[in-house]
Amino acid sequence: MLTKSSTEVVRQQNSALVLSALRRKGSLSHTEIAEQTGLASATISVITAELERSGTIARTEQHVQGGRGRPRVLFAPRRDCGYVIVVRISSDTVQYSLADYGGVLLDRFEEARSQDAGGTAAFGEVFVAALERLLQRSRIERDRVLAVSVSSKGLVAGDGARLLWSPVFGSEELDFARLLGEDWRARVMLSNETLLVAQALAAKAEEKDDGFRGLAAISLGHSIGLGLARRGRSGELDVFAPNFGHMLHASSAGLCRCGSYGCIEAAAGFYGILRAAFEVPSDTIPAKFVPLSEMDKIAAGARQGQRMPGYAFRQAGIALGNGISRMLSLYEPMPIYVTGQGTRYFDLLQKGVEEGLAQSLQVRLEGLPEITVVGDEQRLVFDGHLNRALSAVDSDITAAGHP
Amino acid sequence: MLTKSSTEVVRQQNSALVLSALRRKGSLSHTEIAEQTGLASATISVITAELERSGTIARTEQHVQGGRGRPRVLFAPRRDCGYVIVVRISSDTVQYSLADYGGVLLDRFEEARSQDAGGTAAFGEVFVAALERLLQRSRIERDRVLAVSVSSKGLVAGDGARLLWSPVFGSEELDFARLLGEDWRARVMLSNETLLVAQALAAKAEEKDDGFRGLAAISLGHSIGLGLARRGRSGELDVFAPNFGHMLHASSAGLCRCGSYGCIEAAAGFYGILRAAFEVPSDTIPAKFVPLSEMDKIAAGARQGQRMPGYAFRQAGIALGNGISRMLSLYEPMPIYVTGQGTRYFDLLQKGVEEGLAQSLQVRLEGLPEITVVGDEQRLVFDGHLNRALSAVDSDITAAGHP
DNA sequence: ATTTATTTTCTCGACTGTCGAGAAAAAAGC
DNA sequence: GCTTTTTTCTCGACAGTCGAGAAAATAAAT
Repeated sequence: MLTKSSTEVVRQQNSALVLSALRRKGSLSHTEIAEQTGLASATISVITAELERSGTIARTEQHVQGGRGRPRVLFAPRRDCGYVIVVRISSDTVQYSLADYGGVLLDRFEEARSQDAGGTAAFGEVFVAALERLLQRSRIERDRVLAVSVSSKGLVAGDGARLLWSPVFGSEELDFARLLGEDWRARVMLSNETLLVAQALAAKAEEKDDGFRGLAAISLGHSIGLGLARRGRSGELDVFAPNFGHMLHASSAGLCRCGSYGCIEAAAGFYGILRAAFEVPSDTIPAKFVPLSEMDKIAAGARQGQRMPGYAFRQAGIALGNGISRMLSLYEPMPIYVTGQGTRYFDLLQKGVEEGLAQSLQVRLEGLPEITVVGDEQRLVFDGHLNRALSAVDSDITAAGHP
Repeated sequence: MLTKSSTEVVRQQNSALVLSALRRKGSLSHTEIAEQTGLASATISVITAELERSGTIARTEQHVQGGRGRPRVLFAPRRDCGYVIVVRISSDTVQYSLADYGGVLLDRFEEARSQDAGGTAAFGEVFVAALERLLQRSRIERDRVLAVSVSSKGLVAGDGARLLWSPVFGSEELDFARLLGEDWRARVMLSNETLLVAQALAAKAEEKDDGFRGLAAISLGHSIGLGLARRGRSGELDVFAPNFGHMLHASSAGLCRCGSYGCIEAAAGFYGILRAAFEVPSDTIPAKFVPLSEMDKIAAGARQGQRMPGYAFRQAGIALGNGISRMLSLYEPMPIYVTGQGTRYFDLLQKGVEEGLAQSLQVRLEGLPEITVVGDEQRLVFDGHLNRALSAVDSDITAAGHP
């Protein structure tokens, strides 16, 4: 269904365009903005004046360069325009970060998650208390927080606020929008962790490659995550995280901690590899937690040519390869980026992955997808958070207009 | 990447809005257009005047109703504004249809496809000749054809003009845009057949259901097709056809006619069912063609309780169910519509389908998807063709503006 | 036959937006 | 101080939408 357009929509769109250019490049002069956006100089004047008036951007006179003519004045997002809170929930800790509108990290602390402390209700209280603490530590009023961006592994509902299933809370649903309730005017965003990796990688790829079409990020670890970023036909970036880890691989993969049989994760997650390496019956309830040192031992064995460890990694690779091939069948071909703790075993997985991929027509037609291992997942996740949160805030600002 | 907007874009968008409302409802008065689109009356006047001037729509004075006031004048697309050609390539015949801009069928004929007549080059000539014949029969000039919409089973490239793989031509690539070349000003569109079914069903669903999010159409037959229609975040309908039939199911499914092992089709396509029912080794080269009567016999056997026919259909059902579960894992939950010749055996497939679906976390969380069998696939395909071709033509018209 | 009521369409002026061209500003070189 | 150069700002033109009210066209009432 098409929707009505109007001159206001035009203004919104072009304001957003200016703001996002400023965000990407940090700061730009009048003429640079015109170049970047393709808008006429006169239009830039109007839009920057408006954004300046509303306190969103500020001009920083800076004539350092020895050029002739009138010195440029640079526009940049006003860092004190507002703040965003980033929360990363991982299996053992929760990390709370505060950043300003310019994307600069102001404060950060972590809280250990006590494994047993009762379900979502208890967590809700801890969560809200931690946010308050973050505010107090930096003496920031609650209403100056424009977005709270939360990430977890697991399955996020389409509305982007409800956690449907996660390794941490199981299928106990957790609604972050309701957690904060009416007291916070901040917009609440919940994202799958690997989605954020895809977001960060896609943002970088878009910078340098004009023909960017899409990419997939796969996170290997205790659980398996997938994030997809694709450029839609309108040119807009669409990022999402399907339920890849618990997509059906083959029932031979055994019992998964989600309760189903045969998930990809049951073969390629750490506990799946562990189970296969030690020849534990595949319907055994999976280990809650596998220390990395344990995995390292199995990997060492595999690298020394031991049979079962090698087999376990190969089976894991095949599960991944099959899953990727299915994913590529259902989307277009795209490059794959692999991240997460599991990448340290990628040498052991790779053969299986390629074997698993080679089985499908898609790969035979298009060739093997390009697979790249990228490190520093934590950094990517945080970048993705900021990326997503700040651009959401930007679009809120431009949508608000002059009320 | 956002893109610059302007007042012209606004006009384009709103013109397209008016045109699409007219297309959906057939004909509307000035006030009805205003209601439908939400645009102001004054705007309607300008836009309709413009479209009328360019010969796209015409007013049909009609004051049949006994109302008081000034009688309404109805606007409708001018049927002689242009023409579209629809070509349906199936395994044994090719159907050529001519329709006018109002979507009314003007002429149609079929040509048998001789199975052996040399590859794509020969077909290209036959194809172009048939189009010319269609024009001559109705005495229409070539330049009055605004779109040629072609459909086939198989895998279509993202640009919408190249056939990458098809049951008919194998992996010999067929570029329809180049086939027609410079002589035709018509826009050439190639679509997967099941994509068109999804398009037609989605168009209907959007009419009646405001909350429409998406649907999947699955076509069962000699080959297995999938079409997906989803409403994007901008509200625009996105329709596409992933390579579902040749997505990896399980290597136990045996050799597929695409040359890979373990495709869904190798288990759930007619030849797969046949092979399983007759206990033919699963690496046998699949039968080129399975007469429907043969399938009917196997089905009759299965309904009478014979072991292997029943097993064959159940395995086919599981392959479908697993495939659907994987598809739902990678997209959101959505209703499934099943069509094609194979639906006559759906009673035999259903149990397997449900079994195959039940294995995944996604289904356990969201419940079984709604599965509906719909008949008259040919009609749906043709509707989808018109739908797609005419709205493409509409957007060409509004994009052209007044050059 | 004329007037009135009713409904629909058309038109006018106001408002908002973008654009191109040229004026104005601000610094460096002479 | 004057010129040159570069950047920013401003002005008028143009395109689009909107609301209100005028105009048109018919049925009903007088």
